[in-house]
Amino acid sequence: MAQAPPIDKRRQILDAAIRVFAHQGFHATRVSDIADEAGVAYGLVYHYFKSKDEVLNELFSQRWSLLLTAIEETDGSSATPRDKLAAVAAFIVESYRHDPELMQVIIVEVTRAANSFGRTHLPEIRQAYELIAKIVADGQGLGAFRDDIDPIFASMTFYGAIEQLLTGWIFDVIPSGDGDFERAKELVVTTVCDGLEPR
Amino acid sequence: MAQAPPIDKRRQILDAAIRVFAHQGFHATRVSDIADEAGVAYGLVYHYFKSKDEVLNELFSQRWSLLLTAIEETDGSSATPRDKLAAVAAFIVESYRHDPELMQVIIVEVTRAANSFGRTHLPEIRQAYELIAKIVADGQGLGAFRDDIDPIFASMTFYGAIEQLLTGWIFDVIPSGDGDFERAKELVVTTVCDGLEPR
DNA sequence: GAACCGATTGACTGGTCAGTCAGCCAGCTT
DNA sequence: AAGCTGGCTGACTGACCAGTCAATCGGTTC
Repeated sequence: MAQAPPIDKRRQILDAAIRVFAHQGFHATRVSDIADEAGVAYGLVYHYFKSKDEVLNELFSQRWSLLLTAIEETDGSSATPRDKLAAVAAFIVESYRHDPELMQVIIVEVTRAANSFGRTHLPEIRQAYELIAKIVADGQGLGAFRDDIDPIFASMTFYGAIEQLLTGWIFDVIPSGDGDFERAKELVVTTVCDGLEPR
Repeated sequence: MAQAPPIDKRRQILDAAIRVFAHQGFHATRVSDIADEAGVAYGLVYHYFKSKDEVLNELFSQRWSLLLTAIEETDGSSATPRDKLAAVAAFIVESYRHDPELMQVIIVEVTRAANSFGRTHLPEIRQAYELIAKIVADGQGLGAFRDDIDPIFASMTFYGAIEQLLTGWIFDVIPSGDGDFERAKELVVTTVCDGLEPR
């Protein structure tokens, strides 16, 4: 009775949605596209999800909470402030390297779409900014960063720099070879941190 | 006969579109919203523009070409590389301060929407990245910036940082008092440039 | 084997809007 | 005053698509 079905159709639909959203964008994909891609009947999407929006909601929330947890854990570690920022940058870049389509959907359709869809998720997105700001603030307290910079402003520039790099990869504006990912991590930390540190 | 009409309806429509797009977002605004806001008949929008898209196109292209020109002129000046970047940051921030609604539309609906609408304008957007990259590359040639950083990567982080600050203002994530604009300009240049410069 | 139940199907509906078009009217020309 | 021109009007249409729902299927229980 409570036996799990051989194939998790719900998961199947989510995975199909990632692919379709990544290729066509959220607005341009019809629910039937998701169903077709998942090899599933149209109505089944509505059996598992309340609406098309809820599919994207789920994709975002699952992944974003991983990010928030990762930042919190990093912050709780005993690393230097600079290394903490490096860890955050690395986590985001690795997320993209590991699953570019999902990250593309999250960034393009939610994070960078605060006007339409992302508005619902502003609180969660803002939480990330604030966690990063906390790392900066602590770093200032330790004298590792200059204290004449508002932590939330520093956080925004830091996050914005990373997101722009991902966006560049997504839209093929900058090269995305394997070495490029490593260099990108260094770059963000190097530029932003060296600028943040007292001279 | 060729006498200019007392009120430029075309301009009136564009201005109304800025307001409506800024408040509701491009997708959520109906063409009738634009017409109503402009105090003009529905059909007149189609007298002056081929489509709803073309209204946004026009808003973007007009403004973006100003930005490209500004960057080019700055690059042609005799300022130091650092001051050139500062001038670019200042121009963008001032554009926002001067006309926040228009900049909001351009950033939210085009620049940050490379998936849907922005895709058409990727070449123009990329041009900005490349012009900034040129400033960085020249700076490296002069020994003003480290040369172990790919100019296009540096350009992306620089631009991304600025855009993220504007986004923060747009969505009220960070304070936008008068002093905040000035501090933001400094911040971007300070962090990014101090990180770029050789130690 | 009959009753039951959740998973699955896909045709259909209702509402929304971008874009069209047939015609109106103010002002100008002759 | 008759005719013309082009800015201007807004009701209408055609396409599209999210979401509904009645029906079917396959497996389990008694």
